[in-house]
Amino acid sequence: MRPSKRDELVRKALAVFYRDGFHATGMDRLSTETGISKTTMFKHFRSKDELILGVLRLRDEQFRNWLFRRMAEAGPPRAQLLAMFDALGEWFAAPEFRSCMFIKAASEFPDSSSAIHAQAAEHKRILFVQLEKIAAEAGAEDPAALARALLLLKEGAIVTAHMGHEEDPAGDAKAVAAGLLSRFDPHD
Amino acid sequence: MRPSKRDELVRKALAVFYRDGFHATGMDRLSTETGISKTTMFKHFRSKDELILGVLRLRDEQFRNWLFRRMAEAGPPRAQLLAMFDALGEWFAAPEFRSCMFIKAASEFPDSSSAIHAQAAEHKRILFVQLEKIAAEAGAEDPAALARALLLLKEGAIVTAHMGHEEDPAGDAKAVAAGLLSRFDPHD
DNA sequence: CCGTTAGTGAACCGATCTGTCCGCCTTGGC
DNA sequence: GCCAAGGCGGACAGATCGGTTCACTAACGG
Repeated sequence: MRPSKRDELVRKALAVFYRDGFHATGMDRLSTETGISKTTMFKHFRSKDELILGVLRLRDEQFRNWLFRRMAEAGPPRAQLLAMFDALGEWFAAPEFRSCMFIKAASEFPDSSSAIHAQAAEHKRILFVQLEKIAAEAGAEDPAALARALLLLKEGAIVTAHMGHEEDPAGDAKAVAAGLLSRFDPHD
Repeated sequence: MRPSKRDELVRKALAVFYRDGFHATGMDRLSTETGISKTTMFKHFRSKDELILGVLRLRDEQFRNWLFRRMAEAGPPRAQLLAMFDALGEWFAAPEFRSCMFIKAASEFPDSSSAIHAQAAEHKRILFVQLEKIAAEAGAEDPAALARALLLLKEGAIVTAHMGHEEDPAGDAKAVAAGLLSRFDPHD
């Protein structure tokens, strides 16, 4: 069965890359840790870079599904926007949390002409589009500006949570976000 | 002389690590790019990790000097806080801008028990302390909370600027910051 | 029963990794 | 003039890097 092994590889590689980093993880170790032979890995992906791209595709899908489902559960658009930070807070509290995979990817492949860097940027762009839509539904005067501000807070909370010392970056970000929302419409 | 070569090494290594990343930069290439022999490098630093720590120490000093000087030039405390984002905006516009060295370090050494990760976190902590002080001078009701919020915006702006698509993350962050400041004291 | 397909394990490739060692050269103080 | 110290190039070590090759097995459809 074709899809099973390939998907299993991507899923397991995602976990290892996320935990240890891209450059720090060699294909040999990836093979032993996933239990999938190197031959098979290179049959499904021509190179390590392509495997990384595959991993990022999966992560993009996973993360967006997770985040927007969490937000949707919150009900009305305004509450959805704030719920993003509650979801982030839960993520940060998980023991395996190690920052955002796309920030890590952009850090390790800093040249913006790199396909990996570009794909990480694309993930952020998609998030923006979906956030902007919700901001518009929430009645924001300038949905794009609001979405940009919320994303700034999200990225800031993620790196702050990863770099340690603060207690509740998600809560801090949520407080600032609440201030932004109260501006254009203090009620409901 | 003793200090010259060592300092020169750290200075040049900083540039290469910042441009290409830590794991992606080997000691051999570092030697050829800096023009300093490997023998000398390993005489001054027992290992690559120690060199990286030395580089981070320099970067911490450089960055704080630069940022707080820029802020001090802005005059009163409130203006200083906003001036941080102007300084960031200039940094982002520089062609060699490649995100924050400490975010990159934390990304590449994600284990928080790593000395490198810890040192990166320490930089952020020092920034917080200095920002909190200025926030208090500015008359903030809760200087710590304001400093945390401003730092969220700063980190968010940095990663957003690095990952690309937005036009003016520093300006966006500044607008949000201005909103925060106008809250506890709308004038001056 | 045969051929294809997916997967395995292990050996192998050349390059690069961090780190060491040695012998030579230069410089400055005595 | 001499000698120690600092720096040098370059070879070397053993491990690991990304990636390939080969011979083999297990499962499947005709």
